[in-house]
Amino acid sequence: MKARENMELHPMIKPNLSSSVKNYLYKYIRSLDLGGNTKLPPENELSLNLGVSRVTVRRALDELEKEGIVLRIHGRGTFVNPEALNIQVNLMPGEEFSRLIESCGYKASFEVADVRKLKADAEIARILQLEDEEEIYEIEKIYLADGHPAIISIDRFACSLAGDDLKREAVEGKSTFDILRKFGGCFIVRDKIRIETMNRREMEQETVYGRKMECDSVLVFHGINYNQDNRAVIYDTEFYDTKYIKFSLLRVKNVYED
Amino acid sequence: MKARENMELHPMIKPNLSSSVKNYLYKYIRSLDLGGNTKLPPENELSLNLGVSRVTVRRALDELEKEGIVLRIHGRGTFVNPEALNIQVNLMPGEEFSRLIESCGYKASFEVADVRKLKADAEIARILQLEDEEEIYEIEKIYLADGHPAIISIDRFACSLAGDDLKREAVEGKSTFDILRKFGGCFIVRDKIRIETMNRREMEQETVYGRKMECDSVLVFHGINYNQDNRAVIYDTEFYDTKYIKFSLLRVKNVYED
DNA sequence: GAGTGGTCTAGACCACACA
DNA sequence: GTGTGGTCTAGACCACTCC
Repeated sequence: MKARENMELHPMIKPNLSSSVKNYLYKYIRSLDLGGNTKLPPENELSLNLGVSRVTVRRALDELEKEGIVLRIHGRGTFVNPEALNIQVNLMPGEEFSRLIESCGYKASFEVADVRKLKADAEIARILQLEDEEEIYEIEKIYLADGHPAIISIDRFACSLAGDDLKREAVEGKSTFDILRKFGGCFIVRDKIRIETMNRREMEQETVYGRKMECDSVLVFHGINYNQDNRAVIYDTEFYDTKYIKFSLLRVKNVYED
Repeated sequence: MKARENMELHPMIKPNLSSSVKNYLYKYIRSLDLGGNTKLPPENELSLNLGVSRVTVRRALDELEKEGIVLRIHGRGTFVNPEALNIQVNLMPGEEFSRLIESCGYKASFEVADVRKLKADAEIARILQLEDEEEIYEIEKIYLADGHPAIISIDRFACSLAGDDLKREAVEGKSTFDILRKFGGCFIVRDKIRIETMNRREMEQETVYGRKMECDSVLVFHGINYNQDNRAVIYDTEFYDTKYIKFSLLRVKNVYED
């Protein structure tokens, strides 16, 4: 743990007022949670007390509602959602794998299984919009939950983004996001994933360390990651053992029938 | 196809202005799409032309952005996302299974595999907050894509919600949502799903018609469905063959670092 | 009728891109 | 500097719930 040594400058996203209100409310909710009284103050009161407009309070509450933290009932009020605490991992945000494992209640660690440099095949060249024969890095990592293999990830990106001399040591400490942010000056703002399942045999064909997994079927995400300029910069594949990684998702059905 | 016969009254959700604007923009985008010019008019212009405030235009664009239909770049403009057309099935909305299969490019059909009435076990009673020994319906359906088994669903809900005389015929035509809306007067506004995978053997233990599936590993959603009063009314399990059902998900990373 | 959330507006100012 | 999206405000009116 070499914290604070080599403190890096990296692009920050500056928060806005409604995020601050959201954070404030989130902490407020966590503070009162055991009391049993799950009703929040009315929007007008929050607006007055916090010194922001009601619209801003509402935007914060909109977010909390979408995340399932609160429920709003027209004419009655805004309530803390008792279910929200049972959520283990929300699928949406695209979180770091280590944090994800910890959210599931395990101690996280990882190994870099493999760092290879190779020519992009046709499919990857198409997805990442590379020149023919352009070289890419392929980084395979395995993430452990209390020592059990829980996630295998394979990240693929153009060598031109991170320099030609990427060393295994540089990969050990950081996530691929960090590497691209530091060396390539670009950072990921959105991704698009495709979901499928594989059985053990299929997984072992696609990974180096697949045979370490304990499970017989895995959840697979194929992800294309876009940077701030809407360019596809990483193509990754993630294998999850759902015995350890329990994704949850709160979905609000909005059925406006035109 | 007995359309229009027995037209039913069911609760409607009335649209708001921003949904209308959203629909309008959605159609507008689809109309121009092949032109190659992917820039939308500026927000002020839309606001003037449509006769609504800029805030309302922005709310519509917010939604379209979250769905991945458009991209907005500060200082430059709003653009149609060329990727959006490749999306096959968005995971979020919780769509009807038949429509979901059609979105993947197949002809959809389904069979009711089984309608059984039984006493809730401890886990289901807890989830649905039922009395001890209360009876539930369990409806198993299998959905076919071009004749191939693609989804198996098992819906479980209290008999008290739909009357004690639910017949197999009543189930044939309608979704469980429709049944509860018609008989129970309640309808589903949100759900919470947990995601896991199973191999063939595990699936066959949990389903009647599992052995019809062609795949060796399945994607499984366990869902708790809540009605407008925040009561859990359906507990369902859904098995997907990801060879046929290709879920996609666009995720926007919002990393406000407090 | 009082309280509360849901929607919409008009206007202001800021931040970023591009010439 | 001009054009564009990003944020915030104050105020209005409506719809629903509960007394």
